[in-house]
Amino acid sequence: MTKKNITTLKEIASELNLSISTVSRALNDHPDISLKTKEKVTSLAKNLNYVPNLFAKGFRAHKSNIIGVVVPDIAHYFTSTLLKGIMREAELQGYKVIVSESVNNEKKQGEMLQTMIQFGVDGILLSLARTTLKVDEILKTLNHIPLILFDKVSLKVPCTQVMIDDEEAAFYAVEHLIQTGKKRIAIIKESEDSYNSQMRYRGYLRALRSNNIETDESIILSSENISMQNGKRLTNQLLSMQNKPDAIFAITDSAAIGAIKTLKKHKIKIPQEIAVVGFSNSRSSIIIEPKLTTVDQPGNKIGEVAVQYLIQEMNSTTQLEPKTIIVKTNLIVRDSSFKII
Amino acid sequence: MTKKNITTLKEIASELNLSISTVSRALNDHPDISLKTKEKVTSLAKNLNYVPNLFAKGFRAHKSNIIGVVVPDIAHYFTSTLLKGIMREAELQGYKVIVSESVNNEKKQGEMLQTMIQFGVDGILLSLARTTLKVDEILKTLNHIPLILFDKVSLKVPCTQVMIDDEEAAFYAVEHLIQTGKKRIAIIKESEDSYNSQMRYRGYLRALRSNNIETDESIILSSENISMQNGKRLTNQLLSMQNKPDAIFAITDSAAIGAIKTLKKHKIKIPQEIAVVGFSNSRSSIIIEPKLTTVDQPGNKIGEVAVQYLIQEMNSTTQLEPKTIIVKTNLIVRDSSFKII
DNA sequence: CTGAAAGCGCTTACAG
DNA sequence: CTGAAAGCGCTTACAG
Repeated sequence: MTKKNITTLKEIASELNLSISTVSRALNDHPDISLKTKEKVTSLAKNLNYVPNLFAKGFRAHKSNIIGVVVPDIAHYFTSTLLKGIMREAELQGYKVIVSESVNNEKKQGEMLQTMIQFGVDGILLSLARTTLKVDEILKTLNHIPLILFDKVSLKVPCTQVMIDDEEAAFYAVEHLIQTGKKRIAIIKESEDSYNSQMRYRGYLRALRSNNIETDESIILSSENISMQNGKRLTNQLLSMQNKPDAIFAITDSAAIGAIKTLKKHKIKIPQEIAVVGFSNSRSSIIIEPKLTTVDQPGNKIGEVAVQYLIQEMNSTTQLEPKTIIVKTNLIVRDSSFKII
Repeated sequence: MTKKNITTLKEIASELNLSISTVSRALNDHPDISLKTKEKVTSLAKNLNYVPNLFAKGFRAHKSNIIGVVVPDIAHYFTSTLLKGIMREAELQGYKVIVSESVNNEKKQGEMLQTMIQFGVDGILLSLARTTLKVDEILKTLNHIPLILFDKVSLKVPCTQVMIDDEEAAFYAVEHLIQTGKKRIAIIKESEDSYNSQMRYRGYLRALRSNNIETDESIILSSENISMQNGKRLTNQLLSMQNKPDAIFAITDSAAIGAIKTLKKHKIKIPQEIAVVGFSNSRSSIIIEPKLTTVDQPGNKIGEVAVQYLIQEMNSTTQLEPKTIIVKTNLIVRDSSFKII
């Protein structure tokens, strides 16, 4: 079943014995056209359920009114908040959104960018796959159409980037632990070369340094993907140590929740013996008990802002200077760490 | 910054002193074209980074290779599994996916369908907004292009529908509770006229009936949206009764988790005193302790199958008979109910 | 105030 | 084996 019954300008024109040009102008409320004609045309258009073929329109104007979005993994709560923000803002501005998943695969990510161009999107919003090492495909895309990096970004790509200040957010999270009396703070981070993980680690280090706490390599743990599973595994590792930590900062909520589950299993009091702080403010962070202290990253906002800057670049006639836009985060203190009074 | 540096057939043609037609045919490996020409063309195309403009291609063929998807709320774990399945299958078949959110608003949903048509999608996958009462906009869309309902469906729309058997899934969930010795089973359902909720309620009733358990109106509770909040509220209501239930079947995981939290607060033993069963197998169902017994609905599968049937309809020259496709669910027994040995 | 014509990038029946 | 021409649905400079 192909598309059918779709009214075109041609039909309206022949029905009314007018030219296609006139019908087009009438529908677009062009000043040249007489009121009478306009009325005739619009009323018939309504009757025939005419909707302009944006496809044809865009084809002529070299514009699709479609924004392409590439994310590593859609089935991630935080990703869906990003998409929500993107879609809402895009809609406000009259754009549709094509979504693709790179499934955290660099090669796939390149292909996605390629097809986005083929599909004629007007601009691309990209959140990098975890494994992105080579960026030439991205640079090539950047030559063709506006592209903005959001959330998972990289300094290797000279384009506008919308993100949170991971370093600062992590700094405050760890600072919070220190202020509640914790002195031996473990971190669970990513072993791979992810920008976000690196920055969070840097924030951790800075917080320790600025409070004159020595870093201890033995409680700086990494895993390739920071899942609940690995959170559990690494926490078990921490608990097997002589000199246990009195707090754990996990750079994802999943790992933090894994940590909490393991601590509970070992009947360790949270936060008295060991406090836990996560990152993301996922849905699950209020399901786990004790509820998780975590960094809230406003996904909606990031998505929204990314769309705004992208459209700005799309509308600009000149190449704009790349900008770095930081969206504010917020530490939400819950029961897995002490409150400061 | 508009699109630029995009190579077209025209450029390749003039560079090679060939006609556009020949270049087009060479690139499409048409048998008429000599090997020599083909080689010349493809190698230059590669050098110039030529990618076909699918937009123009589709425009000519009245085909966009885009599937439109409308969902009530993207920031829902289950929804994102649906989308994952849809995107994966669509990609395999060479389609892109445009996603829109109706934010559970009937009017918005109508508008989304409208713009989907304007954007020239080849087919639409629709999961209904909770409040969908009038379906004329949908019927109108159905006149124009293939449309399939998935997940949140309605019998009022005469089209192919892909879903789980809510009635049966609920039946087995309640049956499971009965088999573990529970006799007074409360249900937390939706008050609004949602197809899914109705069916799950029906399964609940059938399970009781087939086990000769009388229904008791006082433990059949409804709320407009079945959130964790409302799960808590309604569970408190149950606990205030003289004759408390010995199990709660909540038609969403959120409500079930709210129930568990409330029961724990009141130090009620789960599942000994009151067992809980949810619906969806959300991420959170394994975060909460005790882990939640719940119905697993394979979102990926539903999305995948929906795409397959949609493409089938898109490719068919005749109007196909509407089908109803049931995707199997699976009760996952965890710690919030007894295991049967 | 209205129309004929060109053109967006591509494919394909028709000629040669 | 290759090319000229038409056409997909629309807009818009150019005529009248």
